Amino acid sequence: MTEHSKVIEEYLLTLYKLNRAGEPAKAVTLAKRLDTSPPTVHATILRMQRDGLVNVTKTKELALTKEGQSIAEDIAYRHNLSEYFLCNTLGIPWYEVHQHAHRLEHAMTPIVVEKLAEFLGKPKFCPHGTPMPGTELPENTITLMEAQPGMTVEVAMIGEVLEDSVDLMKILHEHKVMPGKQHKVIEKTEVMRSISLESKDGPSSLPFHVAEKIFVIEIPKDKKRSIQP
Amino acid sequence: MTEHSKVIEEYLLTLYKLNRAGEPAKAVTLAKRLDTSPPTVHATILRMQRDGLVNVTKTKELALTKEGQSIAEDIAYRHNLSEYFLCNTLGIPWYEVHQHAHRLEHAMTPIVVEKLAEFLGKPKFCPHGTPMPGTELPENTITLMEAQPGMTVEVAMIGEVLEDSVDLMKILHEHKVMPGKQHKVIEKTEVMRSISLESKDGPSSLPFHVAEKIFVIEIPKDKKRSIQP
DNA sequence: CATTGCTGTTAGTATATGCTAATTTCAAAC
DNA sequence: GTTTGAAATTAGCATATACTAACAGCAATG
Repeated sequence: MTEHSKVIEEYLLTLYKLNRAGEPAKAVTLAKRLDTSPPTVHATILRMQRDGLVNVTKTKELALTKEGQSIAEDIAYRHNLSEYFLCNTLGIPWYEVHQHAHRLEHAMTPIVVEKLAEFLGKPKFCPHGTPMPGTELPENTITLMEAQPGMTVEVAMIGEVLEDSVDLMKILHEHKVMPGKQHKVIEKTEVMRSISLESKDGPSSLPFHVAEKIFVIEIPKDKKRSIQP
Repeated sequence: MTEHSKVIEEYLLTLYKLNRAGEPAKAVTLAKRLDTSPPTVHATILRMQRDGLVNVTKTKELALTKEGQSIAEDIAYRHNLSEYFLCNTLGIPWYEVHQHAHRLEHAMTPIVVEKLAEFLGKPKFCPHGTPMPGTELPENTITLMEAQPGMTVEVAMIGEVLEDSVDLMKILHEHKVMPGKQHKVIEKTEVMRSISLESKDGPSSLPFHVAEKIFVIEIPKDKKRSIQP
């Protein structure tokens, strides 16, 4: 497992996240996510193929090799661990940690990762609720889009795509749409293309494209607010 | 103060350390310290001049500009802070932290630096005794080379040049030649080109070229072992 | 079936970082 | 003062990472 550049690590991580999110991993998607031009992505993918990190299928889908996958998981772990540290140890707000972790994730040696994990008590989720590689969300997790009006749900995870926009994250924070918090689904209006929520901290309204990226767990009526009062 | 690459940051930090150590900052020295070829160093220095980070004097000395100096101090601070964290929070041995900090120092955003410094209690020295920018060693600090036989000294700082060799650092650790520890200077033999020490943990012998890079403070007889028993 | 449009690819460049080999410069030593 | 050797520089090259402009391929759509 050779050393790879920051750029390559970014590509690997992005492919890994696309896989997780069940989105097709194509070159264009990478270009959009990484904000680079298609020719650059093309050239980089060629190098990654050469180095045995990805395979390109006949349908132009990008598939991580065993090694690519393994490295990507490692990076994801370093990222999530950094976020946990920044949030829980240093007290940086959960909606801001992503950008800082983005830098640190490429600079942690294996020993640092190991010692940091021990220090933090081997956390299983990052502050956005993303499970560390090897851990999964509960079986009954659904997206907020799938939640029906009347349901009370607990936020489990803020999709990683949303983390890129600090502004959006801050709004979610202000409305307490964050892991562990409970909200009641009021209505889904097709016209507004948004979902209204109500929590003890007040009402919120989330556009569909955001609700699609927020993962929640339904809370049975009798257990409402028992965990996160 | 624009963003600079890891490479440029390395050059700046090395120049900063050479200044501190009072060594002449020439291109060759950089080449040796950074283990790169002279032409590469040359090209890089041209870019640094272009970007207003260094000036080259008539005698080919490299002098940091205001901005270069300021960035270098910032990197040194991030480096030392990282080392302190790795050692005191994560428990990585003091003689190993340098290499890990070397990676982290380029990946810390200003907010992370600030929060980490707060968390650590704004330390003034790294685990090797190097003062953070803005702090100085005590006036009466001398090198171990300058210490006379019969003197009892307390180690204040292990020169940064020595940090590059983990093997050497480990030996220093085994002989308790580390910040805060006291040693009695037994003899300086010109033939062996080494200095013999004696501490409560046993005897040690350090070659002159190492002793030159170890900074100590003389402990008056009546105060011996009072601080670090 | 032809057109439209997205996706992928090629061509041509640019910059930062690295190298070796060869040459120049300059001060110190003979 | 000429020689010598270290230091600096130039020439020539390679790779990773970026870009724009242009073109090719192919599927969906009219």
